[in-house]
Amino acid sequence: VADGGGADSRARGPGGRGAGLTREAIVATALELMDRHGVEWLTMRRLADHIGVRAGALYWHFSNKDELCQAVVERVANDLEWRAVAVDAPVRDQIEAHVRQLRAHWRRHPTAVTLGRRFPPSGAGAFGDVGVELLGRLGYRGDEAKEQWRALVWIVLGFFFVEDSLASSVHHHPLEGAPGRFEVDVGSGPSLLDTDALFDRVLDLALDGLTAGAPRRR
Amino acid sequence: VADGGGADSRARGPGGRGAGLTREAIVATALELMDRHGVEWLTMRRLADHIGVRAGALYWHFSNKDELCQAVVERVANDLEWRAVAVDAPVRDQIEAHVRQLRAHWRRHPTAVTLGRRFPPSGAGAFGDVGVELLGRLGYRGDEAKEQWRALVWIVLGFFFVEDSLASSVHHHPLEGAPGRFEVDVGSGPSLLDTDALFDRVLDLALDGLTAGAPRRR
DNA sequence: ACCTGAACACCGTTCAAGT
DNA sequence: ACCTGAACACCGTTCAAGT
Repeated sequence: VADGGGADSRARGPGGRGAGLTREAIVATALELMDRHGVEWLTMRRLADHIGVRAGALYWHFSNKDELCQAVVERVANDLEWRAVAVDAPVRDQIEAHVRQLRAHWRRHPTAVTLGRRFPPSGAGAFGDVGVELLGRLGYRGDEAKEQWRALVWIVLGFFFVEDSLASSVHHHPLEGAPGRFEVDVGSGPSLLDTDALFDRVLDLALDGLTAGAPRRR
Repeated sequence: VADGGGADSRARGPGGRGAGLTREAIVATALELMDRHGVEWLTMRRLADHIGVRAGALYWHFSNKDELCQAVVERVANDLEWRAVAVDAPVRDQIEAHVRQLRAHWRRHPTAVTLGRRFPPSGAGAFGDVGVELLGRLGYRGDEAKEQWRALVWIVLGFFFVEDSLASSVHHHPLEGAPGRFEVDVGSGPSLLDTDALFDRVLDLALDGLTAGAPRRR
């Protein structure tokens, strides 16, 4: 999309065209900076600084900051890829594996979780279809499968939100070098919290509930 | 706490003491305004305006906005009261009733949910003790009961967070006169979302999981 | 002790003016 | 078409100065 050769596409001096700014480049930088420093840290001026441009320039590509944030979420959502799980495995394990891939993906981009609260990605699309289909194999049919899938998604999404809130919480301090581990100081002295173990527990609870409540098993 | 008679304790003219401002009064007004207009709407200047004072005055009572917000959350958390549920009812129903009271309370103060993400209330205290005890009657013992209760709380709290995020979401529009109902425009045309029904579903899932996974029944 | 008035650094956003 | 420079209204916060 640059105008000429393959030269460095930034900071080509004041005025006129030539910075070679694109929506994709802006989104990529924004995502990178937010994943590193947190969502609140990023301002339009700081983003512009890191790109080598003035803040006003961003407003030619995005009509406002919200639109930019939405594009960031959309980008991460579109990057979601998942492997189909072994079809011969027990259905419960397949659902579990399916959901775990969702968690793994959002974990790589905590930014998207934070922003996703205000700007939910539009396309749950194909990923959701697989989920609904898996629930169908558990015995749920039609709308019932869709609703149960939605409930499961809310549980998982809710877990992400709670986990995400710990990062900015006053009482929780992340342990360095140990992602998913927090020190909690509340009431009777500091204690430890392992969100990975807790996620296992929550997921088990939900899956136990799904299998227990299923109309029939196959 | 006012200095003299029972006269109106605000806007007593410029300079000096006499506004009769207290931490409690500030917190109360802040909570009321946030519940009405949303958390983001409230600024220190707007809050001061509604009290009849200049923004700087607030900083004598609170060292910054975060401290004020924390006090708001703490206040709502302390207001949480719950009725003990009938002891002769099935344990599952007791747990359900217990959790529902939590939901009802936070629903009255959406502000606390929003703020609670950054400033988790310190005392889950007595309410949590009852929960753990109920899980004990389901067959979980000791630490296992605590961990399972924590998982359940994360599910419920997570639900609140997701629900809360819908209010500020771009794709969801609350239906007037029907709290808990949203119109969702995503993909294939607008659809409806009833969060109360969805909460029932999520809670059922979790409780089914809890009873299914319990070591023994009594 | 408690509050005002005026400032400071910062924010998102706009827009004429440049090339 | 694409970007700069300078402004606007707003924010949280500080602090000397008043009473």
